[in-house]
Amino acid sequence: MARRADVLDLAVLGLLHDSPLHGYELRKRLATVLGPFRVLSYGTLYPCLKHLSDQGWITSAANDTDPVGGRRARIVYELTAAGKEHFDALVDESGPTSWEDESFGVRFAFFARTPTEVRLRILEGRRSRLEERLDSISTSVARSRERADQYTLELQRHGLESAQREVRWLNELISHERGEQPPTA
Amino acid sequence: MARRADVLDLAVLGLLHDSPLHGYELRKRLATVLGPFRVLSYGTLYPCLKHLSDQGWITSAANDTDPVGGRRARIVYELTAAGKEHFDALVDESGPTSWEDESFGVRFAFFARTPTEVRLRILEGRRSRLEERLDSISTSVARSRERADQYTLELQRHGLESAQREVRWLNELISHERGEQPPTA
DNA sequence: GTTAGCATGTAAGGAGTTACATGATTTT
DNA sequence: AAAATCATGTAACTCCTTACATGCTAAC
Repeated sequence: MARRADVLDLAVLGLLHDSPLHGYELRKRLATVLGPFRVLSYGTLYPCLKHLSDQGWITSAANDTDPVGGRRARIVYELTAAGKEHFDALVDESGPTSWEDESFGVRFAFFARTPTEVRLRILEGRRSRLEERLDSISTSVARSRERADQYTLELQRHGLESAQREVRWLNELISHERGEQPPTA
Repeated sequence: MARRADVLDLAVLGLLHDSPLHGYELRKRLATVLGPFRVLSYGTLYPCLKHLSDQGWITSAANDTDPVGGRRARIVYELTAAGKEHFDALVDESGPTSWEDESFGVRFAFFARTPTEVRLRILEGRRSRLEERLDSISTSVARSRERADQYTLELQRHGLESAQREVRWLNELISHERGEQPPTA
């Protein structure tokens, strides 16, 4: 229980690892990590920061010594030693949740601070996940050939191609991680 | 209020448009329409069917005349006249929600029953949406060039490329809809 | 004999959104 | 003068998942 969004925790702790930040700026940077799609609302961000504070992973300090221009005083959040430990523990995990759509991007964004074996496990897990998807698309194409119209087929074709492209991308990354420098690197 | 998942309603009504189905089979076919990722749980599907029934858009009938093999009697859902009207009304809409990630695939899956002008509006809306995304990625790349490591840059590069590919795909589809047969069609 | 597939549902809870509340400053 | 950006937060609500409850048949 009390699982919350581990992915979001990871993203926030990871960003604060570089430098202390206030909520508003944090949200903008989260867009880079979570993908420019899923832009987080404050209704998610602030409760999350409160949670991280309660766990002792970050500290919050009202920065009223520097109210720039006359703007509202910002609350700056900073990673604690316990927070760094927790971040390292999260980064070391490579369970099945690491390679799902929602978390893979975040895990990848912090690869620079992830051990090589963990990186490889995540990349390979992601690749298997996509291969399962390729299988299930092929099966469903075969099953529904008569029923499906041109648009449905086109959608499936496009989905298949996108997944295949991502597999090729992962293959290159995996070769690269193993030190087998591919010609395109 | 009472918005519920309009997208899910559309998907279910659209599938029942072809033929009456029972819940279990419906769920499998939804995987084709919603994408093989997001496989719906029964905890979402059955309440949704109940909702559609309450609105008078579908009827449910216990099919105990045909308990195949001795299997549990299936409950077969069928579209009503009101349901067909509601489906047509949903399909005629081309608001900003049509081209978001969660709904675009479903809207596209029913393009065969969508008027040409609506199809074009949705495809063009989707394209603008992706172009906004391309802009926001470029901006964030520019802003974070120094801060970002190789992995973050690689993630952004891959995101950019995927979005560009989808734009090209949309361009082809739009030309095709306009009757300007592209050489690759 | 046990796993997988067929088949329908409910209850509790988690994750996140939207709308609200508030107000200053900078750009158009 | 209006709109956008900066800045923090809460309350209500929605959508969806997980786990539970039940039981039969076919394949391995």
